[in-house]
Amino acid sequence: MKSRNTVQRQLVHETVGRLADHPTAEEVYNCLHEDHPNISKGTVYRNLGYLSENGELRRIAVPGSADRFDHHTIPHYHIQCVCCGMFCDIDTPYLSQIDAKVEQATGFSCEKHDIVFQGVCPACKEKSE
Amino acid sequence: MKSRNTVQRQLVHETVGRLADHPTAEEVYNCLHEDHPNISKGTVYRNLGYLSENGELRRIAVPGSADRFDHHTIPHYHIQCVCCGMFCDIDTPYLSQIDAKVEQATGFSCEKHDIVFQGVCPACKEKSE
DNA sequence: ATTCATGCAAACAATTTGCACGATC
DNA sequence: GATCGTGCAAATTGTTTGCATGAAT
Repeated sequence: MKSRNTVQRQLVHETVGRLADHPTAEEVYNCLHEDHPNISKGTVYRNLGYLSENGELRRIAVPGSADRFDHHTIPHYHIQCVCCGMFCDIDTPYLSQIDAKVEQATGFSCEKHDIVFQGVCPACKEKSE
Repeated sequence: MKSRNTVQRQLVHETVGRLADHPTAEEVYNCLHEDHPNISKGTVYRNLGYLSENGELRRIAVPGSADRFDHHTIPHYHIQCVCCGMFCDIDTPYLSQIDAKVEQATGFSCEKHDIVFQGVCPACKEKSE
């Protein structure tokens, strides 16, 4: 369990922070590839996985499309526009009590949950009229 | 927008009902393929898609694995065991009020949401001790 | 020196699509 | 008989993996 401090790992971490707005693995790779043309896609995936496992990033599973990564690790929810794909944070309190309710109802243990709401963003609502 | 009442479409619908426990497209195909060896996988996918769009089935996007389909269309949540993959319904009230809160917070319109909790099932908890 | 991580390409899983043929309206 | 759906195979997308080489400890 000795983890190494490689240049690539730092770059991946940094890039998710720099891109700020929940990039996909692909987006991280593309951005990184500009300045560091010989970084490999496998390495980007491996490091995104590693960093998420270790709580340095948060993996967001998006229904119907590629996972996204968030450098903001405090629990919060997201919403995505079903028309244009716009993806953003929601400024709403995290429902920490529902994990406990779920544990009671199921007998599972459950420490966290994620919600990606699907809706129509203001811009797309306007367009459709 | 004229939709046709094909044998295959009915079979797909029926099979999701018969398999009851949230089958994946693959599972629906396998089951269906036994009695109807010349149904195609593309058709299964197309019909699962069609039926979900039209509210006759519910598509459940499962983080990290294939989508599942539920013939039980009343909103409810699901939980999956991160060890063994066991997937089941949760008997907990649906939080219908949070869509409204999200609409307020974001300006999006949002009529529904889905949650797949991730946890450790009782059997796996025991095994790990 | 050891061992863990990288780069590359190939493998993979889930799903979608193009197209000629067949079924339904 | 018009058109929508099917079967099949090939294409796509997102992601993982095997392996020889290279870097960090």
